[in-house]
Amino acid sequence: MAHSHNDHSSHDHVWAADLTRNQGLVLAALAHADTPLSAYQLLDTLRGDGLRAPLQVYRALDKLVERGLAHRLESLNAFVACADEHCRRKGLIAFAICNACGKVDEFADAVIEECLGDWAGVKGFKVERTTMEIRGKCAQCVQAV
Amino acid sequence: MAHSHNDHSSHDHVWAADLTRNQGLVLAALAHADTPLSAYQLLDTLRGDGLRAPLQVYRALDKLVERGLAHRLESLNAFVACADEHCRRKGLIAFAICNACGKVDEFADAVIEECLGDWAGVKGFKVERTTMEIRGKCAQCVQAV
DNA sequence: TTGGTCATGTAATAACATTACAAAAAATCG
DNA sequence: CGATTTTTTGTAATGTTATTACATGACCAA
Repeated sequence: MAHSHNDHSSHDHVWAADLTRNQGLVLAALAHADTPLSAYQLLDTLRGDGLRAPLQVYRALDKLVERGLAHRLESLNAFVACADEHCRRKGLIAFAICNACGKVDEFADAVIEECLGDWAGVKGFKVERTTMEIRGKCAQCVQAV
Repeated sequence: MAHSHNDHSSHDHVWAADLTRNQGLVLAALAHADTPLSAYQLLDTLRGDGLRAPLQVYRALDKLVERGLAHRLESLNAFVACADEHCRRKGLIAFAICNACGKVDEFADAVIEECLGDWAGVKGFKVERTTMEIRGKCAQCVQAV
């Protein structure tokens, strides 16, 4: 079934190639949204496309996150499409999440990553992945008061 | 280990004073554990002390976290007692969580905090709270292979 | 074509968290 | 003290997030 995500992202050709149907549907839904979506919100969104069970969504999300095409926001139990154009971001990624409008700003900071590396080196801790989420108000919402 | 969660003996008088019964029970259970506990694990632990419903635990946890006596680990949906002796840690707190043994090391890093402040300043983002969790293997578990 | 691997479908259940309502305990204040 | 207000507690029901178990289909390679 042709799902129509062609209109909202220049990413399409990047992933259209080797994503499975369900993965494509989920990533398209995430890319289309302007705030993070929970697995169940994704499921509701995609019922019209034939998805019926949570597991179908979770499985797709697992793969997408594994490949760095989507990210999980632990403090929200929700997911976003990767904001990086090439979906090849390496290293630590941080998220600034606006509590008012829900929008998320994804960024990387080499200095923070270095601090973390230093700490891990000293402690002998082997880092596998890092979650960094800032909650607060974005500039727009701060002003909107 | 910089801060040990097991050594709660010296904490007892600190909080005994103005915690409610349920708050005291929950904090004691957390301080006693050497890994994070979920709300339902706490509930099971404390059934013998009269707790019967999840809400009793969640309410206590809310207050404890609010006061900085406990922390929520978002990536685990679990809680730990604050490792700081004076339970008055200010600013950004990071957690290194061992995926093998489950132990958590709590630390603060001024440089990271500064980076974050800089980023927020530039972006006009008003930070309310920050979650930083490193998942990996602690020195002990790395060696134990 | 057989066997392996990967994606899928479906149902059931587990794990985590909140809402709504009522009653008891404690603090405040006339 | 007694009346009022706030805080804490208890209980039930429900909502939300995530996984386990098992069966099927699709694909590719030996």
